[in-house]
Amino acid sequence: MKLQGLHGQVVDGLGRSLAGGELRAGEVLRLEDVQERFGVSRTVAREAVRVLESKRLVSSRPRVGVTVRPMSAWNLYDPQVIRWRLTSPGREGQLRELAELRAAVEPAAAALAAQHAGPAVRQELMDHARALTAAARAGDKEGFVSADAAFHRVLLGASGNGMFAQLAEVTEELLVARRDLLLLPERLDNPAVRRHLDVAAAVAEGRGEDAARAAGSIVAAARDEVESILDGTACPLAT
Amino acid sequence: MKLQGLHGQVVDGLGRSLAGGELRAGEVLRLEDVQERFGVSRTVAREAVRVLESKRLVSSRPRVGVTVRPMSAWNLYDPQVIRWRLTSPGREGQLRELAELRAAVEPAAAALAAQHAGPAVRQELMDHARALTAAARAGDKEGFVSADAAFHRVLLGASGNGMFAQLAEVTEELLVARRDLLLLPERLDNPAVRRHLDVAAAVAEGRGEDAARAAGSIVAAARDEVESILDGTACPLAT
DNA sequence: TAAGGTGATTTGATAGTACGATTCGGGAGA
DNA sequence: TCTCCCGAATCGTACTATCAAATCACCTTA
Repeated sequence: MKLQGLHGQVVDGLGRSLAGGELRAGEVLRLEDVQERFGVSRTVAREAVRVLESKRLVSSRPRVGVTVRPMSAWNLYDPQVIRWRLTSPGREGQLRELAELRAAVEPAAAALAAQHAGPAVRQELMDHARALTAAARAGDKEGFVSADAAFHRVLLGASGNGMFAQLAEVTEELLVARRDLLLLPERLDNPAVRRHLDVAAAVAEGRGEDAARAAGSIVAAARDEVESILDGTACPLAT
Repeated sequence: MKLQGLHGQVVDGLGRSLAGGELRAGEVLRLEDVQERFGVSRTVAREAVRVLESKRLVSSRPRVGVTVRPMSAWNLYDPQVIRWRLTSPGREGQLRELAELRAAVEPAAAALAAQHAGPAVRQELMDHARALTAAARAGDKEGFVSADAAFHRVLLGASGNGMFAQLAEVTEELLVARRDLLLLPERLDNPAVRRHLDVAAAVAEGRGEDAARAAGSIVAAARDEVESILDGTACPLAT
């Protein structure tokens, strides 16, 4: 990610410290501290604080300084915040939450897609599903991940719900995190993969209920996989 | 909502213009335009643009100015963005999307709450459900809405998922919007209300599946109600 | 001891200036 | 006539200096 401008670097640096717990809730820091820590002018420090304030990570008040807000107040859906949490000690919790969110949303998105998707989108969905299964059979990890990401991006976008569609970005980060975490199983070809074809077919034929059910089994499996890894129970994708 | 600072007013003013479609995607405006439009200094205008940029509503580049990004790029989960969309011509679309999101998430939250909720929370949930049904029977609209909001806030918070919990804020706005939209039906006492007791009971007894099912029927009804109103089909809460 | 005021500290806001990057247009060469 | 390169205009970027406003802590006073 290309950090634009000097203030972007300050935002990123502070954001990481916040997400990493280095700066805990309730702590206050003066604008001057920010200036010194990053070697920037007051203007840049102020802009950085403004941005962090808009993400609800901090609140700035005269005479008291910049106080860190509790994590429950943060804009947890902000992609940048998600990224910070994903590269911090709280990484596991963020992964679990994302997996749960995805498990909740994607079945609904699939059902909506079955209602609203146009012919081109239905075709595209089917193509991605086929590419996915082909990559799985061939053991092509790179192609697998990209086809998986593309499939879910199209599916979420086809829901006609902008908020659903926007989850594609974080879903992709979940997928790459999963890849990095377990280096992908040797056997890519598992039941969950074939479900993608079921989803594509159900969407193509307008069967919303079936699309939701098939999508549900995919994301539930992914969620359970993430949870089992985080619990150290190992044996991902066993079922 | 208390707009803090001069720059906050500029952010809000620009945000409304953007959400309202007054400034369309691709349009560019110079920093100087912002200064003149709101009668503020360069610094304030810059801070406002920075905040809008962090919400992904605009992107600022040298030599070209501040360009409006397409709505699909915006941080649609930012509470402020939601509020702007909720007070703009696109209001109906935002309401529909929120209702769909809620319908997807709350069953999952209920299931998680059944697993994780402590005794105090289970009691609190039951209390709110009882207050809700009492208010419904008494025809107390104010008490009804506040009990409803409190119930869903506790439920989402009890899921142990911070991202779910954060949807409580927007859910409440959905509830008040619904109230304003149809002035609440005369008969508050309907099947969906009684389901709240089912949810509370299922959570209290750790029956995740049942909790999800009961919560699902509540939010599905609410979603269909919103959709029927927006389609002009009238007759809300009929079923 | 309690209430009120006053001062010091920190953010809020503005003005002015220098710098850098990017785009547009003109001119030279093929 | 077309292409490529270079310069200039333009706009955002960044810094400094300065004043205003708000708030908390301390001190005075009843």
